[in-house]
Amino acid sequence: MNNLEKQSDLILKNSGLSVTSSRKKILEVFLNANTALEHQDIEKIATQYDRVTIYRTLQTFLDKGIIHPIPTTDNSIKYAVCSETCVKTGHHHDNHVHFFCDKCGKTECLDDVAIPSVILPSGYDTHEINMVVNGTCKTCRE
Amino acid sequence: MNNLEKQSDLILKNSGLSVTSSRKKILEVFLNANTALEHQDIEKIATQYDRVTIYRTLQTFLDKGIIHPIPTTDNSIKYAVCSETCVKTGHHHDNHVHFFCDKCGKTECLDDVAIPSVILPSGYDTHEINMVVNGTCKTCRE
DNA sequence: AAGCATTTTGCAACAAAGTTGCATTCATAG
DNA sequence: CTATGAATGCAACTTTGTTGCAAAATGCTT
Repeated sequence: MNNLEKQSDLILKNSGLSVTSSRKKILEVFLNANTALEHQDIEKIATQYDRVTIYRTLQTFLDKGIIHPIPTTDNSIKYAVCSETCVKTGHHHDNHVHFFCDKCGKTECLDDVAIPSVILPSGYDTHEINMVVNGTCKTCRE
Repeated sequence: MNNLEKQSDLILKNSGLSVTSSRKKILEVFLNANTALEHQDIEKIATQYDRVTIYRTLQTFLDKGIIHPIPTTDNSIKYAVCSETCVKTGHHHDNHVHFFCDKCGKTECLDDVAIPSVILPSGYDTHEINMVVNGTCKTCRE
C-alpha cells in the first residue's frame, strides 16, 4: 500500500465505514485532486464503478463528514475532502473561502483564508457561512 | 393594471424585452415573492405555461440582469429579482448576503448586509463574491 | 387598425441526471 | 472459515434539462 491508500484506508476506518474498493478508490480520487469534484468528474475517473454506487458513496462521505459540499450556481454540487483536523476530530471546521476559477473551471479550497464574520439583522440566527469567490486563479494568471 | 403589473411591464420594457403574458406572470411571481425561487417553484405557481417556456424565460431574465442566481448545495439554482437600482442602471450591484433558513427552507436577500471584503493569497484575481448564510430566519424564530 | 417581419411559445422527442427495489457479492466479527 | 449484515450492480423508473420546428403572439409600419 502506498501513502495515498494508507491514508484513505485510515479515514474510512476512523469514520466507522467498512473498507470497500469503491470507497477507497473514490476517496483516493478526492485526496489526490487539487480541486473540488462533482459526481460527473468521479464517474469519469472511477469508470469501473456503477453510477448508483458513486451517488451512494458521495452521500455516505457527506454523512460522515469526510467531504463537504460547495455551493454553485450551475446545476451541480461540488465536493471537496474536509481538512485533516476536520476528519480527525469528526467535527466540521470548514470555515474557509472557496475559489472558483472562471478560466479553468476548477474550484479550490483556500484553507488559509478564513471567512470573515458578518453581522446580520437582529432575529437571524447563524449556523453556517459559505463564501465562494469567482475570478482567475493563480495558475491561470501565471 | 395594478401596481405589480405596471412594475413588471416597466422592467420588461426597460430591459428591451417584448411584453408577453408568460414573462409578465413569471416576473410578477418574483416581485411578489419574499423568497428566492427555483425553476420548480415557478412551475408550480405559473402552471399555465410550458416547462420549456419557464426555462427559457429564466435564462432571458438572467441575461438581462433582471434576476440573479444564488448558489446552493442542493441540486438546484435559486433566483431572486435584482434590487431596483440594479435593474434601473442595468448594472449588477448584488453585493449582499443571502440567507437560507434551515427551518422553512426559504432563501432571502439581505439587501442591507454587504458582503465583507476578503484578502486572497497573491496571484488570485477576484471578479465576484457570493456569501450564503445558513441558519434560522426572523420569522421562524418569532 | 390591419398587415408583416420577427420573436416567442408549446409540443414532441430526446438526453441527462438522480432514485428505488432487489438479488448478488463482499467485508469483517467471531 | 463461516455467518451475518452491509455494500454493490443491475434494471426500471422518475425527474430535470435541451433541441428543432410549426403555430401563435408581439410590436412596428403604414
